[in-house]
Amino acid sequence: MAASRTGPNMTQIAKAVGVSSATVSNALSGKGRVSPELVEKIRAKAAELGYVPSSAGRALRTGRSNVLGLVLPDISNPLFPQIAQAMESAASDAGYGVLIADSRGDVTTQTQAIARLIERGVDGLVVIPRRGTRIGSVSCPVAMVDTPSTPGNTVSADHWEGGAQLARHLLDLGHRKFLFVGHDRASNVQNDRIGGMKSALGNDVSHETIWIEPMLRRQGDDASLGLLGHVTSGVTAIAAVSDLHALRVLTELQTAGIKVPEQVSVTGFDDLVFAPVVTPSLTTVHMDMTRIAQIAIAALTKEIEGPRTTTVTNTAEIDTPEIDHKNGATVQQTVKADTSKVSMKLMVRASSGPAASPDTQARMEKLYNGD
Amino acid sequence: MAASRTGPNMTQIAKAVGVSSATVSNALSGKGRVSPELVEKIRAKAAELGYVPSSAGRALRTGRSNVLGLVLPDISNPLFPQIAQAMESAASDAGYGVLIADSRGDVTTQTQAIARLIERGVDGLVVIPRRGTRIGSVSCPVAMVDTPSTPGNTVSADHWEGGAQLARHLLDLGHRKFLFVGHDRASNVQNDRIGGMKSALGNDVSHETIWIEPMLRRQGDDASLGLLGHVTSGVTAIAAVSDLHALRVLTELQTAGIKVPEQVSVTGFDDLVFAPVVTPSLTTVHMDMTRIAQIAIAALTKEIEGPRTTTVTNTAEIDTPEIDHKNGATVQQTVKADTSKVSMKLMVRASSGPAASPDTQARMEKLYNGD
DNA sequence: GGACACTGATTAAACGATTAATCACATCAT
DNA sequence: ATGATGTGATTAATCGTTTAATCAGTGTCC
Repeated sequence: MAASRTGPNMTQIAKAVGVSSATVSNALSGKGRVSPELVEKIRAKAAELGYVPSSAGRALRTGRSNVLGLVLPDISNPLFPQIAQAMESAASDAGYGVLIADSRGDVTTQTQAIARLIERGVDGLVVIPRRGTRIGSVSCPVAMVDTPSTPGNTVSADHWEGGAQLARHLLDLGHRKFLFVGHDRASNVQNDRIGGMKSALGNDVSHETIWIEPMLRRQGDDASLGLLGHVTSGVTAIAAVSDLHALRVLTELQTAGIKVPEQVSVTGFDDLVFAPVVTPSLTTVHMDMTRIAQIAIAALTKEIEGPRTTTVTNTAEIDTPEIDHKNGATVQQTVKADTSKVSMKLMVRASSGPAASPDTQARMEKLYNGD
Repeated sequence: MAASRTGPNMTQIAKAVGVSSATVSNALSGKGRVSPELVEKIRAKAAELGYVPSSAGRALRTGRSNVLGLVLPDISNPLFPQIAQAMESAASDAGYGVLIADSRGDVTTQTQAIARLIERGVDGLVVIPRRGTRIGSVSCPVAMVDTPSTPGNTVSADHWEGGAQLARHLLDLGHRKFLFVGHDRASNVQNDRIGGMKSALGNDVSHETIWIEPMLRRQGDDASLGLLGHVTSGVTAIAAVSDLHALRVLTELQTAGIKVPEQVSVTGFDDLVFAPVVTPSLTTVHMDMTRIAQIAIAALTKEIEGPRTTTVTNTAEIDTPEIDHKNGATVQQTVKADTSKVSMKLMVRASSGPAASPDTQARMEKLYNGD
């Protein structure tokens, strides 16, 4: 009835070599005291028999599964591939597997998903929370990845600073009239990005923000964003809060016959897979997911393997200052302190260019009005 | 040292209620013979103590982890979110968790990834193989998801038929000169899609195929596909093998000032997240991932839970006809037979329209030549 | 009244790896 | 020669769950 009748276990190796199973365990783990020759002999026999250690046996004994849970608000999010890949890679390097769970937007589903992962015996959780969700205390370490402005956050990209970078780039190109395109007013990430952009603008710069989600709700998914109006009224830079929306902007402008970037510059965020392949290729801001994942996983493994209490730990505790006894030196440090914000990288591509001169704009305006 | 000092175990519940741990097990699983009142009492006590069964203990005893592995050729593939979401959902419904592994393109990495999953004790694997890879026999059931033309394939979308649907749609719109845009000659999926499209064309229809990957390799990532030339030579329908490439085509045409769909129709495959939001929204072919995932998972769980031999099973065996003893009737059936091809759904949107008349085309040609 | 069936519970043995405790034995200093 | 020290191995318990085997009762039927 048991499925894994396949491989041999330590006892069988022990019998084959003529030692006790404890010696086999010590030899393979390199922990106890075993003579070098025996270690070699046992290794050889294990390889010969095709021994695969039973993770269940080990987990039962050690109390650790070496598996982390990854909770996502919506797996179908286009950013998810990057996240999952980076997390899987970082976890794998640290010797952990990754169990995924989709919280499908819902907060209750998110709670259920977490519960399921806990039941599966994960050693820790990486949670990319549904906007603004606070995770109740759970029985294992949790790393949250969201925005620096989320309370209890462990690590995230510095969306604000990324926005500022992007805005400075556009300012340098001479743009003085901006249109920001957001999706959803409630998103922390989007507010950070737009906030960062605004923070970099001077007094001589005008800007306006539109939100897509309410427009779609009213007018249907294929609603026009009415960008033509903004362009004719002098906007020369349209900065969307995600590449997906930037793409929408770009194609809507192109269909309307507006040249990008000659007449209007368009930018996005996230450096999604299509950003480099569209024409013109999309200027955007890249998240260093690899780094974020490494930090999140490192925080988690530290908590898991560390000498800390074994009782209930909750999110907040991750950000708590703690003592590092490495090298005998006692150093005050916070997991959050030097790591929580990962800077973003501006990717300048073809969709952003010098602002059209007022002359050109006036001419264009006339052209369109006469059309 | 053990991490999960958290919850109580069956023995503690047993002691609290005053019965043996076996009775607790029976009561909670509903398997043995326990009086209804006792069941109720035990349930209550378990809930009161916040009992969470130890998956490690159970796995060790039963030999099953209730976890499946999902092996992907490249997590960063834009289709991945759909796949992962569907698989996670289907697995979750069947009581399984999903452990992900990225084979990062490489075939050796793929083998390693599979080995790692096996070591983690997965009960089965869903493999979306690196193009044309054959999986060596492994110690657990495997479901392959690729194309029907891949040997050992368990389930997949009917790419061929999807291509045929799309081609018929374009034929109905009057198109007679096609350009197919593929990425990689070696891809089974792409060959099936293009093959399906070609199969639907009559003798009066001309077609040509270009492959992107070699062009990029020679000319860099931002290479132009030279679509303008094809259009001026009379092509009215450009069918790309994926939405990602369709997007490239679409934006390149738009930048060149060619109207879509008035002058040229553009189509893709996969119904990626951006397909509906670009202007014009993209006509494409949708894969029913939910269905595919359900079938793959069902095949796997059947194999895992079924009364079959517990020894080494390999891919091929999944397609082997087997006897189903349900209801006493003996039915010949193959997991593959009635399920392996899931039909695709044509999504007609704005990027495909009636073919420009020969007149229009001639006029356009003159226009461009004179430009 | 004794054989029998049935019910509701318990006992105890796995599953496979880890590890503290112990042991046999050799080496060495006193 | 004897105790101290160290090395390389073994013993046995443990993690928490499942389950075959067993057992103590309670009716039932002839």
